[in-house]
Amino acid sequence: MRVLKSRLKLVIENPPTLYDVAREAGVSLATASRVLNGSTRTVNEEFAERVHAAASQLGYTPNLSAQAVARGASSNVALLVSDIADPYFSSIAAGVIRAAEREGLVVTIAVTDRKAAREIQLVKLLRGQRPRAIVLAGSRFTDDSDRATLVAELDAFVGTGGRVALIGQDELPFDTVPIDNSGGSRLLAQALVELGYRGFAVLAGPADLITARDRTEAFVGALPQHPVAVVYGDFSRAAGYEAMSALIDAGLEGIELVFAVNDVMAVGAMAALRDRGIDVPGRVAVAGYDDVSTARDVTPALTTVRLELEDAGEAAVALAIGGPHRQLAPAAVVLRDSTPRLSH
Amino acid sequence: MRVLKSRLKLVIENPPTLYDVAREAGVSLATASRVLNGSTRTVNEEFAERVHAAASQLGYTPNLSAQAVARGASSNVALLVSDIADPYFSSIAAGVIRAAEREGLVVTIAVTDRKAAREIQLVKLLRGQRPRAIVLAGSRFTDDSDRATLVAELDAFVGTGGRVALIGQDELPFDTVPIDNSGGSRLLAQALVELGYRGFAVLAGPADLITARDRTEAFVGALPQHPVAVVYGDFSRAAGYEAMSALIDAGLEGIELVFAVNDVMAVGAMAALRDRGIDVPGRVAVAGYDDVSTARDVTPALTTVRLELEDAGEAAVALAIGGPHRQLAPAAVVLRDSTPRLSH
DNA sequence: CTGTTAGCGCCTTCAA
DNA sequence: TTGAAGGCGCTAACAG
Repeated sequence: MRVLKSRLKLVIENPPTLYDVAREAGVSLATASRVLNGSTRTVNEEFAERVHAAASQLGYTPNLSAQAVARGASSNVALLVSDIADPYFSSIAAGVIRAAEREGLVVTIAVTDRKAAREIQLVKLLRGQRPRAIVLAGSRFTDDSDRATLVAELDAFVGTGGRVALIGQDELPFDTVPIDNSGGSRLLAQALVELGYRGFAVLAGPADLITARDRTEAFVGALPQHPVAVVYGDFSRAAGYEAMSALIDAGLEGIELVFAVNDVMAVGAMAALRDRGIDVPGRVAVAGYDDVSTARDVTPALTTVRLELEDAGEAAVALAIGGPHRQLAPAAVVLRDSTPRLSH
Repeated sequence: MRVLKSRLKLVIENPPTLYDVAREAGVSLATASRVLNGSTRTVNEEFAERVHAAASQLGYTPNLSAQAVARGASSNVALLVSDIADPYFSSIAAGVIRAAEREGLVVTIAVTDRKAAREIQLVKLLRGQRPRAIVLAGSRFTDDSDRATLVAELDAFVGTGGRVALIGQDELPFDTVPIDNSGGSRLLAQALVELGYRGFAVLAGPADLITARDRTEAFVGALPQHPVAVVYGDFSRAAGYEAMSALIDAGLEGIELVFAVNDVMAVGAMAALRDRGIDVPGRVAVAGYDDVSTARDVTPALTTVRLELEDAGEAAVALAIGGPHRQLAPAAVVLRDSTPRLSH
């Protein structure tokens, strides 16, 4: 660590400016600008060559900030996620980045840590970049005290020509790439009933996240004649482990299947069950949501609901600034070994 | 999808400028600048209040680009990763973002897709942001034809006051947060020999990635008196699956343990073994590298080498622009169920 | 097709 | 302490 390399080039000088390359090439600033960054290229070939030569000789890179001020529009898009290390968000980020790069845009990522206040603070900050678009990928919150502030901030952004795209629940007055939380949960519940399951528990995640709430409510709502225990907690693997442990301590009576509202929690729950020596799916079955990559690699492979997260990320930037994107596949139940058919 | 919400505020106007708030507050531009963004605040309290009031009333957000041009320095750091959806890189990104936010900086992320040319292209592009630092997290390449170009680009950046930090192999003339690929592989090999393993295969990943090469060579080098089969491929789960399949097709004779040079591949290999009905660790043991979260959730739990990737990300920005960071823990072998002690 | 010249939004001497 | 004014690097009319 701390390998502070000593470099020869001790003297640091300012980066070459357009003016420098213009002078070097013996042309005017405007001409240099035109050949290097201008749109309609109507420049003498020889001049153009000289400018290019000078530019590469000087190692010139256009100052994007200066371009942004002059043009009145920057070339980046801002992405807010709850937690970039979470596969749900890193998949979305991959999609956003791919689509943005395709449009020649650069992506700035900030992490909200699932805090409404932090989210607001960050859009305020990122607004300063005058990005072409702001994409909010995190879940909305059930507590809407901060909602108005966020909307106001976003409205101001839109009012000055910015574009906003949300990924998730369509409940803010901005373009949204919907993530189907309710429908998928309902389908999952139906599929599980069809498989013979009758007693359920839900690891519901944080009560203040709409994503979690929607999945929980839709699941429970689709099972009107079945008992469903609900345990709240965090959205993480550790929380899934804890919630499952609590459930085990409470006895597990009547529970044939545990639905964790995301795969990360489901994996934590499976670990808890394993540590307690409880057989999955022999004693209890487990299901998750999202279909993250790990879902098919755990044993038994995890039944879940597939979401096309990368596509959602791409769609968000397409929605905000145009460009191609695939039609979003609907949420689909993926039945795997963690929920075998039950023969009562 | 494509929920194009119609908003009331049809007229889009330009964002309020510092000049606007100054006028609104009845003070000069300079004064407004001082109270809002200036360093040494030596401003009449009443003026200050008026400015703040005007700013929030107008919804003013300082134009970061303009600040950057005027100040000659921006407030962001650029991060290049191979693939943001890969847990190795999303962990690093989490660390980089955390550290950067702590310093009031914003992180721009670009994806190189493990292409040397793309990497160069991206640093060239991102240099245009005049970021405070550029962090390169992807592996270096064995083919050094592009190396000089990259170094030149980075050198130019440093020559103009930029900071560069690499994460990975310390083989470019810039500050580097080392990732211990060789040492960990060696420790792993020793631990495995100690457990009784005698015949090995390595899923070596891409031949042109130094990270992959170092892990492979160190592992092989630590086992001078043992046969080691090496299979090259990609760095992905799918590639791990394929490479393992090839190995199975080839017979698997004499192979007691398969070392995949990263966990993602190892997980793919385990899937291949499972699909072929080959028992792990009964018939072959498996080990990986990185200790991604999934490693402990597969069955059997995967033996691997732990790297503190988030810490590495934080350390990189600390190295580049200062700030606190934890001492990096050395690579550590984590023995799990996929490599039980062998009783020949 | 080329060059001149205002700006873009902000910071920062420099006087007052 | 405050304001006026020049400048940061670049773009985009506007003449030539």
